[in-house]
Parts: sequence; C-alpha cells; structure tokens
Amino acid sequence: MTAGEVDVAVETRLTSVEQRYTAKRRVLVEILRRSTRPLTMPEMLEQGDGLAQSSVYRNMVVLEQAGVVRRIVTGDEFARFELAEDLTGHHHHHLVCTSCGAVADFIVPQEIEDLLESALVGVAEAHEFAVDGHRLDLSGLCRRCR
Amino acid sequence: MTAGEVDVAVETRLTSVEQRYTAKRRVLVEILRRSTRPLTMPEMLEQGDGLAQSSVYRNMVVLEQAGVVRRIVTGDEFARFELAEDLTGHHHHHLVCTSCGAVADFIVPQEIEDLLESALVGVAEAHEFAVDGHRLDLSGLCRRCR
DNA sequence: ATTTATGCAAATCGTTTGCAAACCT
DNA sequence: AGGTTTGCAAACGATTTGCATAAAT
Repeated sequence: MTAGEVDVAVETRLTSVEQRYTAKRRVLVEILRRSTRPLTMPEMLEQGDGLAQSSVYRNMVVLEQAGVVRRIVTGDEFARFELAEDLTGHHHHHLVCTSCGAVADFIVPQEIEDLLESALVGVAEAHEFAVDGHRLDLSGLCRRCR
Repeated sequence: MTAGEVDVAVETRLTSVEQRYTAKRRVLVEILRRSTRPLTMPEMLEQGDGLAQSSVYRNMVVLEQAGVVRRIVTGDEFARFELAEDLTGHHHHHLVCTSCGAVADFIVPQEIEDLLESALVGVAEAHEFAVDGHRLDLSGLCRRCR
C-alpha cells in the first residue's frame, strides 16, 4: 500500500473507534510504514521528532485498539510495534534473536501457510477457541550474535 | 517421563551448569511436571508451600539456563513457565486468550510439524540465522471469554 | 569451613496515569 | 466554548537485586 492508501485506511479505522487521526499519530504510522521490521519504543522516539514518550505509548494503545498496529511482545526488554498485516499486505513472521533481542521479518511459502491455517482451524474448534490470528516465531541467534 | 526420570534428567542438566538440585528446585520442577499448561508466578507460589517469590524468580532463571524450563512471554501481566519439551516428550504449542491471558496447550498433526520444520530450516538459512526452536501460538478468545 | 541458596525488603525499569496546557472543530 | 490530545512528572507493578541467615558439601 502507498502512504496515501494506508492513511485512508487508518483514518477509517480510527474513526470507527471514535478516535482522531492527529498529526502525531500520522507521524507514528509513517514511521512504522517505512520500517521493514517491528520497532521498539526507543527506536520510535528517536525517529519521531520531539514526540513525548507517554504520548507514543498512549497512541500505540489507541492504534492497537483501532486495529492499525500490532504489539509484539518477546522476552526482550521492550515491546515492539508494527503496522497491522492487512495494512501492509504482507503476512509474515518473526525471527527473534535470543541474544540481542533483535526482531526481523520473514515469510513462509504460501502452500505451507495454507496447510498450517487449515490445521489450526481444526485445533481451534476442538478447543472451543475463537481464533483471531496466529503467531509463528523462530528463535535463535541472528547473524551478528552467532 | 515419570517423576523419577525427570528428576534424573534435571539433575544432570543442573550439574552440567554447576548448579545444585535443591529441595526448593525439586518442588518447582514437580509443580511444573504435574501441570498441563504453563504456570504464572502467582500460580507457582500458591502451589509451592512457603516458597519466597524472589527465590522462585531466581530459580526459574537457573532452571531456564540449565534447559530445564521454558519461559513463555505473552502480552499478559505475568510470564509463564513450563518444563522443557524434551523433558515432557510432548512438542506442543499454545492457545493464548487475548481477553483473560489464559494459556492452554495444543498439538498439531506430526505431518504438519514436519512440513513446517523443513520450511523453517530453509528460511533460517536464507537469513543466516542459527535457529534453536520455533513458537507457534494461536491467539483469540478462550471458551470462557467469548 | 566455605561456598551456595534462601527470605526479606528495597531497588529497577518499562509502562501507565494524573493533571494542566495546547489543540482541534 | 467543549472536548480531546499532548508533555511532564509521578505512580505502578512485575521482576531483580543486596544483604544477612540457613543449608549444602
């Protein structure tokens, strides 16, 4: 999606939750849109000029509730944020380095995704669980740490 | 594995990291062995009679480093712990409730696991990443919350 | 006897929250 | 104006840590 298309979609989602698409929120969304991996709070603060830490945290809650961003919690010190997959169009997963905490994106062949998806549907039913997504992470050592 | 077999394996692993298999640690391992799902700190404190909170946290670090337990971090307030898979013999995944934080175990057909595993090997190589495990979670609403 | 584990209480630190000023409509 | 968002500083809470005592070898 182009920046413009993302903006329109974000605006729609925020509106549907009675929230405004403010200048600060635009900055945050744009920062995430440009990134090829989830970003930590310090990373977002560094790139967003003069944004207060508390505002970023608060806006992430709002954006998360509106379905605009996704929060990634690993064992690392910081949570990470990325744009929701349906805004980027790229279904992906994460490589998590157990040494430095770095998180990178990766994708698996569509064929595998489909098999997995169908297997998970059955599992969810058996457990009477209303699934709204799955998460597949690889953990290990990244190039720099190994 | 029986309680006895687990104990032997745990002792070996602790020894190899120059750690002792103390009474408190035995209690913690036994609590985890009996559970069919990962346990939070409050849950472990409740079941372990008179264990100090700090000791449990400290022992979890030791047991984790020895490869005896695995730490599960979700978006929930507490981390959760379970016995390492090679001590239970059951490779499994987690259903995570986004409302109450509950975590339940599930398994997927071996055939799917195998396909997934081989796909992930390729991904890891492409990213020059030294994989030591994968994590597949389903998120959604559990029976009680939906 | 010397090292290691434990309990208690205090410290840490990412994240959340209260409040007054700035902003939008 | 009336309500929302922002920045600052203080509060929160899960986890960690310092230190004195207890346990293990």
